[in-house]
Amino acid sequence: MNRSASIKDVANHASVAVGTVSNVLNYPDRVSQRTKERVLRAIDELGFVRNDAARQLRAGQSRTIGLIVLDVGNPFFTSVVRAAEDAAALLGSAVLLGDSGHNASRESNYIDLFQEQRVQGLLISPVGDVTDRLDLLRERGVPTVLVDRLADESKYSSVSVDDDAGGYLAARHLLDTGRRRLAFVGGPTSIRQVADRLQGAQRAVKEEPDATLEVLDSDGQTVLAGRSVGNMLVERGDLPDGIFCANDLLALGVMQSLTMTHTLRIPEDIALIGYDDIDFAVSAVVPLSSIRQPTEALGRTAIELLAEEVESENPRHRAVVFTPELVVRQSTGPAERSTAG
Amino acid sequence: MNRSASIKDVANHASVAVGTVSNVLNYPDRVSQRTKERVLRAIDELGFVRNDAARQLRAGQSRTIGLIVLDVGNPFFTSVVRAAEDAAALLGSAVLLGDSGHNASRESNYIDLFQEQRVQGLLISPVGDVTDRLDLLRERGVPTVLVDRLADESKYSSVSVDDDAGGYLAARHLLDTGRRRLAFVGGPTSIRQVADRLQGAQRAVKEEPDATLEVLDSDGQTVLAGRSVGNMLVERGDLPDGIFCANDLLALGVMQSLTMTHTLRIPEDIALIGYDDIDFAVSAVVPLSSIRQPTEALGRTAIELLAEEVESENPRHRAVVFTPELVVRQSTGPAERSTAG
DNA sequence: TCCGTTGTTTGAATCGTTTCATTGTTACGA
DNA sequence: TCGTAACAATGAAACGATTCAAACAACGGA
Repeated sequence: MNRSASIKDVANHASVAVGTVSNVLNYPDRVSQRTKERVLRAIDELGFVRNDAARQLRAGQSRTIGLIVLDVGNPFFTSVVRAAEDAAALLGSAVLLGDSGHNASRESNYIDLFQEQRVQGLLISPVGDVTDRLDLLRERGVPTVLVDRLADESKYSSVSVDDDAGGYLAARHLLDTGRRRLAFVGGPTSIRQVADRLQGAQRAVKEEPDATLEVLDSDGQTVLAGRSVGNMLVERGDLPDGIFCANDLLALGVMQSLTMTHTLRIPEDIALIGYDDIDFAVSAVVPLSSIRQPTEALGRTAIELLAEEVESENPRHRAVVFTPELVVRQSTGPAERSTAG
Repeated sequence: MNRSASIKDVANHASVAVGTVSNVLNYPDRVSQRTKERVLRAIDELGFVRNDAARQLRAGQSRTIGLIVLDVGNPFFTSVVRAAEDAAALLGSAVLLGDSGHNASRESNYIDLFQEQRVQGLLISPVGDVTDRLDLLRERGVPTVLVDRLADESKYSSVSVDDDAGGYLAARHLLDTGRRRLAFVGGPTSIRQVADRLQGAQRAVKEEPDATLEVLDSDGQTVLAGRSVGNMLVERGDLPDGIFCANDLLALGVMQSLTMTHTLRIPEDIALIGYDDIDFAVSAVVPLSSIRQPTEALGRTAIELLAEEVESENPRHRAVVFTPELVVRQSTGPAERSTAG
């Protein structure tokens, strides 16, 4: 019982031709009831399982889609992956997941692997500048959709989120709840996402003549980085009344350092808003307001765009940009009357 | 340029036989320098990429391993996955990842898919009682290793972590730092992991005649559940001096509610220890002591056990049980002298 | 009885690799 | 010059499923 049963074995066991077995599997209507039953019984008795390699070889293409993300541990991508898997399942395709871990060579390995597997197409959240690799793929006829990155529409389709709009939303919300002396806490603005969010925030602040926005650089995008920014603020004294952090982890860190003083209150003295709406946001000491990215829509749309590219011959690419959503929680509740008034 | 180049195209283009091209790819030493160069140039010019389906078909087996986890969003599994991928890469295999999401039918779908793909073997963290499915796989010759579940050694290999030992470690640490009135906070003890951790804790407490252990049930395993347990404790007053939570999220919730009172201090008044050592543990308001599970070792060993099963004919299964590790941070620092003495 | 139609079943050809027995080539010693 | 290694290159067969033209069967109408 070493080699598993093939369609030929089934055919012999049921005393029919191999073509008939294939028809039972793929076009049951073409086969008479009697033989169908016989074949199905044989399949059952032999424990036959289709050999996907043989199917693919014949078909010339697999029923899988490659998806390469920057970090499976990141809830943002986890959510995108799940949505993509569900959407692909509806089309009868499975998703092969690769985690590049921000590493260009791992990314390259996965591209090779997926190409050898003859995936229908590729969804990728690229590490760096892989345009050369991707151009090659395009020549070879492997449709590609960029995820979480805006692409040159003449070359690729893409799905991304409007970070400028997200930044605007966050700052506008702080302004709308009466704050005027705002601060932006973000990692290095060399990160595109951070720069865009800041730009959006600045746009909102310009709308209010009496509002200001101070930019505070953080050393990374972690809770600890946020905490040291918060500590710095507490020590120096001159505090903003609204803080927008480029990511929830930073915001949680800032929250920790501010509340640890036991004299500052959130949101009465300082309002705080983050970005990403991670699971922890809701269970922070003070539930954190945040900007939620439509991850499900991203994943689903990426698959849909890919399906379009697979089907049509003439490649009309589309760059779909989603708008993030404001999630209001306690950390940006109304300011203290005495202070605000 | 629709169909991609095959080995035959390469052979024609380089004016050699197909077998020679194959040798260039698989046994470069068998081919003379001259022809090798010619073939490689042809490969490059045509943009030839091996067709994995054809390779597999010929080989009868794929170079992939199926891995089905309960939840890719869970850091525990994320880490196991990463370790498994790295270990598999060393053996020249790739890992196909499936996320069952605690859903038996998704799990079943993945088992089907992987079987069709003729994976070398399967690593699975089963949803429920899938022994029937797995027995079938075993009959079909698909080696299987259970992950994070102790298996009947006569049937399967498995890798798991000794939760009883983990519970003992945690409680023993609280006792060693002078605490005597302990509490265990855990989800329903119907979860095996929770029950085992509790049992280990009880074992440790029995070693100290003057120590007690109170069991507090929580409504789930989340930060919010932990917070309500904490609130309950604060309200009722009669407080333990050491708390062991069955998971870090619970512990963080308890920590929030205790510190919010602004009268209780961690660790001086109450020591707190969690389980899992998630990333957030280190960046909690008071860095959280925890029990770390050797996730990397789990993933790596699972692959190694699978490799053993793949290679040897006679299936001698092994159940490898790892011992978790105590990670001491500030939340279980020394108790207040006045209180402890 | 024969023909045409409809519905089933057949089996060879095909997909792209790898394998391996065979053939071809070269060089060297006898 | 011949024989024989040693080395290179060849190309048919095999893997297992799908496809499709062709063969076959059954039946009703002429």
